[in-house]
Amino acid sequence: MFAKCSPQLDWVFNMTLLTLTPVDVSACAPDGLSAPIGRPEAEQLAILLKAIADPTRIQLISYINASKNAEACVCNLTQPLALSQPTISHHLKVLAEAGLIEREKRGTWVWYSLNQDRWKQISSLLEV
Amino acid sequence: MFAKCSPQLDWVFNMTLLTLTPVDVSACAPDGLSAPIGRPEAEQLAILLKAIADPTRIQLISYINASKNAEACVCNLTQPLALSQPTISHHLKVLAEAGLIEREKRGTWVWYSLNQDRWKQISSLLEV
DNA sequence: TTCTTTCATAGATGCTTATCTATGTTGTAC
DNA sequence: GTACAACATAGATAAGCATCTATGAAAGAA
Repeated sequence: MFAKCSPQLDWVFNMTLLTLTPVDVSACAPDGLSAPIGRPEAEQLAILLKAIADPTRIQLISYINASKNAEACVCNLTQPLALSQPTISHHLKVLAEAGLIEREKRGTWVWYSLNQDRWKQISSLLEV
Repeated sequence: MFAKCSPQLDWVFNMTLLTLTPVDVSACAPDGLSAPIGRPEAEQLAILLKAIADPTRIQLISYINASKNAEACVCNLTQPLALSQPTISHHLKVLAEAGLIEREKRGTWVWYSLNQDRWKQISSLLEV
């Protein structure tokens, strides 16, 4: 997980992908202790995970990915989730600011799609 | 991600690991649409992710894993995180209730360690 | 132009949660 | 037995957040 001394290149690599400061490997104690994550890195990671850790946003992601061409506009998401349009827009904004979905305006509609690369980063980030 | 029709056995498998109801694959539309995740499943997944999506808990996990034998007692975690003992206990309880860490009382001390299997589940759950 | 539709933003509200102090519980030593 | 140490629990408080209604901005149609 987060910080491992022996096979810990994964951690540094993952942090780099998320543009976080790499763990200081030199801080590893000689008796096998590894370097724990610092507060700024933990806060950045928490912001990212908080964006996903909401049932409505999880459903939004699922609905977008389940839609044709893996994209959906706000009007397509309001009805199945039974929430107001501003609430849906709010959640989509949170996901977009975390880099998890992408926004593209085509005429009157705004289409949202998943950022696959970002998801791969998160998946690898949580690997043990 | 969450629900894919074609190679979607992964999702059902992951959901099963987390003891969530499998996605109803028969609901997949014939034109390529896949079945989006339902509200109960999304809420269960959100509860799990919320347990991780906190900077203090991320640091706790990191510190536990970085400790000798990958275990730590509360008294070892209070000082480096600069938080009160009840606050640390509170966060450890949240992590334990989510199945992310395990608790073992040995004498006066209580030792916490990571549940590696649980972490593997989460990692595979977020795979694209 | 004016009207309609789609989406975003502003502000308010109620619920959740992270933190603290104070206290209780359990185990060890004397 | 008492005293002390480690940890959990209870209750209070303040900050955060998910949701709503109301409104604004932008694009297309008539």
